Amino acid sequence: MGRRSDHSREEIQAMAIAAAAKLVETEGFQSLTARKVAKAIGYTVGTLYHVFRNFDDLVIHLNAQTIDEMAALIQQQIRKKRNPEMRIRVMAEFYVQYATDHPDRWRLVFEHQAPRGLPTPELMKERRDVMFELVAENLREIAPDRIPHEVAHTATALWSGIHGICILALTGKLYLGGAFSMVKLIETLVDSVLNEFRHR
Amino acid sequence: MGRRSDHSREEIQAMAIAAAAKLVETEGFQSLTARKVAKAIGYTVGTLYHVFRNFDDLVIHLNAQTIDEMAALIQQQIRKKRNPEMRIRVMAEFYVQYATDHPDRWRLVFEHQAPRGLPTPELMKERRDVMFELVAENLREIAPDRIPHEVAHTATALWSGIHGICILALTGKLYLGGAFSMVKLIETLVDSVLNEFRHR
DNA sequence: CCGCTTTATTAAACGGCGTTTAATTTATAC
DNA sequence: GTATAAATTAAACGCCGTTTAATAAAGCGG
Repeated sequence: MGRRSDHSREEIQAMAIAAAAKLVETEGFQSLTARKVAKAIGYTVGTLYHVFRNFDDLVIHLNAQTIDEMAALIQQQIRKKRNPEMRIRVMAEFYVQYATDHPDRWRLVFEHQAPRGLPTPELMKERRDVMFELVAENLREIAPDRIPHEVAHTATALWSGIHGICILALTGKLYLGGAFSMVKLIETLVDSVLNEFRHR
Repeated sequence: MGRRSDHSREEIQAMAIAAAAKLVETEGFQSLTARKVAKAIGYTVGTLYHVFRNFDDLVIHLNAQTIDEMAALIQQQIRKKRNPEMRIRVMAEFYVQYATDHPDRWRLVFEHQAPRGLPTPELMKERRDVMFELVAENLREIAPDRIPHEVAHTATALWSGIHGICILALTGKLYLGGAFSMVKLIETLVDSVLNEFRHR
C-alpha cells in the first residue's frame, strides 16, 4: 500500500480510459463500473478517485476520446475528396460506419447524462460541435453566398437527421416495415436536404 | 402481514405505472427506482415483484403507456386536418411538443435497454412502429402510385430524422452555432424530404 | 364454524454499485 | 535520518435490483 509511483497520474488516467474503452466494447456500456476499471489496471477504486473527480468524469474522458477517434477517422476520409457534396456524403457514410463498428462506445457518448445541475465540461462542449462544424464548412463551399445562419441551420438539421437514423438503427428501434439498409436511408436524407439547400 | 386484497393485481400494476410516471417527470428517469415506486403506492418492493417480472418489465409498461399517450395526442391533432402533407407537418410539430413537455418520459422510451439477450416484448414491438406507420399512410396519400417499399423507406428516413433533432435538442447536445428553434429545424427536414419524395 | 390450502405481503438478506474515510506505506525534502 | 507530503488500500456507507423465508389473510371443503 502507499505510494508506488509505478505510474504517473497521467499514465493511470490513460490506462483507466483505455481499460474503460475495452470494457465498454466487450461487455456493453451498461456494465461499465469503476471497480471493473480499477481491477483491469491493477489498482483499486480509491486510486481511480484520486485521478478522476468521480465516475462521470471518467466516462466524460472516455467519450471525449471516442469523439476524437471518430472525428479523426472521418477527417482522414474526406481529405481525399475535393467535392464538398461528396465530402458530406462520405462523412455520413463513415459516421454510420463508426457507430456500427463501436455501437456501445458511440451510444455512451450520447446516452451518458452529466450529473444533474453540473454544467457540461468544456472538454465536451468543444467536441460536441465538431461534426456540425465540418458539415457547415462544406455547405458553405457548396453555396458561398448563403448567410452563415442559414448554413448553420441546414447543417444542424441534416446532421441531427443522420444521427437519428443512426441511433434508432443501433438501438433496434428502427421501423422495419421495408427492411432497408442504413446506407440507403442516409443517402435519402442527405440528398433531400442538399437538394433543398441548393434549390432555394 | 400477508394478503390484504386492498387492490387487485391489475390495480397495483396501474398504480405502480402511474407512480413511476410521476417519479420520472419530477425527479428524472435516472432516479427511478423500484423502492421509490413501491413506497409511493404504499407497498414494498416484494409486491412489485409479485406483479412485474422485474424492474425492466415495469419500465416497459411505463414506456408503452408513454407511447400510447403520445400517439393519442398526435392522432387527435391530425384528425382535424385533411391535407396529408399538413398532417405530417402537424405530426412532427406535436411529436416535438410532447417530447419537450415530457422530456424524461420520452427519453426513457428511447434510452431504456431491455436486458441483454432478452427479446423485445410484443408489447413494445407493436408500439414502436406506430409513428412510422402514420407517416407512411400519409405519404401514400400524397403519392398513391409509389411502390410500398419506397413509401416505407421515405417514412423511415423522415421520421428518424425528426427523432434525431428531438433527441439532440433534449439532451443538450444540439449544435448551437446559430441558435435556432427546434420548430424551424423540423420544418426544414420535413420540407426537404417531402419535396424530394414528390419530385422524383 | 373450523381447519387446510393457497396467496399476498413483508422484512431481511445478497451481492454489487458509486463514493468517502481512515489508515498505511512509500517517496521526497531538509 | 527523520519529518512531511503523497499515493494507495481496505473498509465502510447508503443505495440499487433481486431473492428468500416467514407470516398473515383469504378462500374453501366439511
